[in-house]
Amino acid sequence: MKGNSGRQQLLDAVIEHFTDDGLADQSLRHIAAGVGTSHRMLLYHFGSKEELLVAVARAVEERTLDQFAAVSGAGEATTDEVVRLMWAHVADPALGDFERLFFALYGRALQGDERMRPLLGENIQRWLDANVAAAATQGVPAETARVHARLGLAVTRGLLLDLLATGDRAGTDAALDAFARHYSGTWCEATIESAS
Amino acid sequence: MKGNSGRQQLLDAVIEHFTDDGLADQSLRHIAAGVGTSHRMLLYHFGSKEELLVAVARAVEERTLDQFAAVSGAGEATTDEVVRLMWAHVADPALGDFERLFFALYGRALQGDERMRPLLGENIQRWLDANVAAAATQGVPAETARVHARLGLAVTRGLLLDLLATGDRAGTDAALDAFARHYSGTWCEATIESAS
DNA sequence: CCCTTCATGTACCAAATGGTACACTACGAG
DNA sequence: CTCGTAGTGTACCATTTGGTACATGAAGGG
Repeated sequence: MKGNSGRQQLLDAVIEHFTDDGLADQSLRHIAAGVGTSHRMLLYHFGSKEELLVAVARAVEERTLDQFAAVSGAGEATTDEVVRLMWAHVADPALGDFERLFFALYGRALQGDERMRPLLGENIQRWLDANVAAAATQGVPAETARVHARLGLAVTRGLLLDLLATGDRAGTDAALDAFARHYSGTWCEATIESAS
Repeated sequence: MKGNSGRQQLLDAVIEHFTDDGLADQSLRHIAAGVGTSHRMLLYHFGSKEELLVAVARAVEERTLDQFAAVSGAGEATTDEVVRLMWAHVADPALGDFERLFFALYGRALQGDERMRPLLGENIQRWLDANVAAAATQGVPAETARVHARLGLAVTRGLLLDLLATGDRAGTDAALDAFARHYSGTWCEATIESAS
C-alpha cells in the first residue's frame, strides 16, 4: 500500500523542490539531491520518473482544490464576492512560486502526458460542481451558477497568469476590480441592478 | 536577421513538431528526427538546445501577437466586441494544438528559464499598448482602455485554458457570452476610477 | 532469536544525451 | 580554375540518464 509516511513526506519535499527550482529538465538525481535523498529512493517509492511526475501533478491538483474549498466554503457568495475572495487569496505573492509550478504542470499536462490530462478536467469540473452546490442553497439555478463560476475561475486564472508574468499587481488588481464591479450582486444575468 | 532561409524553415518545422508531439523531455535527436534532419543541423543553426528553445518561444510569441493584431486591427471595438472576436478566433479547434504549445511554453517560461521570461511580459504589454492606442482614436482614456483590455485578455486566456482542458465548448462559450453581455457597450462610463 | 518486511545505500549498466572535430559538398565571386 | 563560405554527414566523446541487482539495516512478530 501507498504508506502515507515516507512516501508522502518525500512527495511534499519534491513539490517544494519543484516550486523553488522549476520542474523542467530535472533528472531524478537532481531532484533527489534537492530533497536530500538518493535517486534510488525516488525510484523505490514511485517506481519510475513518470510516475513521480504524475504523483506530483495529482498532489498539486489536490492542493489547489483545497485552496478553492477554503474560498467557496465561506458561506454566502455572489459572483463578485467569490472572485474577490479568490483573487485576494491567489494573488498573494507568497504563493507565487507555487502558482508558477501549477501553471508549468498544467501546460505540460495539456500537451501529451496522457496520464495527467484527466486531472485537469476534473480540477475544473469539481470547482464548478462545488459552486453550483453552494449556489443551490441560495435558490440559484444550476445552469446560471455554473456559467458564473466558470467565468469567475477564468478571470482569476487569466489575471493570475498576467500577474505572474508582468508582476504588475496594481494593474491586475484594477482589472479584477473592474470585473467584480460589473458583476456586483449578480446572481442571474437578467438582474443587473443599476445601483451604484 | 539570421538568414530567413534555412534557419527559419527549420524553426517552423520544429514548432510544428512541438505542436504535434509536445515539447517536454524531447532530445535534440528526437526533434531532429521529427523534422527530418539531424541533431547536428539543429546545433549548427541554433548553437545549443537552450537557444533552440528560446528561438521557438520567441517565434511562438510573435505568432500569437499576430493573432492579436488580426483581431484588434478590425477597426472600432468596445470591450465586448473585441472579446467576442478574440474568442471566436482563439477557440477554433484547428488551433487547439498550437494553443497547447503556447501554454506549455508559457508555463515553462514562468518557472526559471530566465531567458524566456521577459518575452511573457512583453507579450501582454504589447497587447495592452495596441488596445490603448486603438481606444485613443475613440477618445477613450488610456487608463480605462488598459484595464478593459487587460480584463478581456484574462477572460479569453482563462476560458481557453478551460476549453483546452475540458473540451467543453458549449460551456466556455456560454461563460464568454455572459461576460460580453455584461460588458456590452462599455467603454468608460461604468468605470470611474477615482482611486486604486 | 530468527524470520520477514520495509527501507536504504552502493555499485553498476546499457542507452541516450548535448556537444565537438573533421571531412566533404555545393556554389558563387574573383 | 580557385578559393572561401555556408551547409551537411559521419564519427566520436565524456557525461548523464533512468533503471536494476544486491547487500545491508532496522523493526517487529512468532
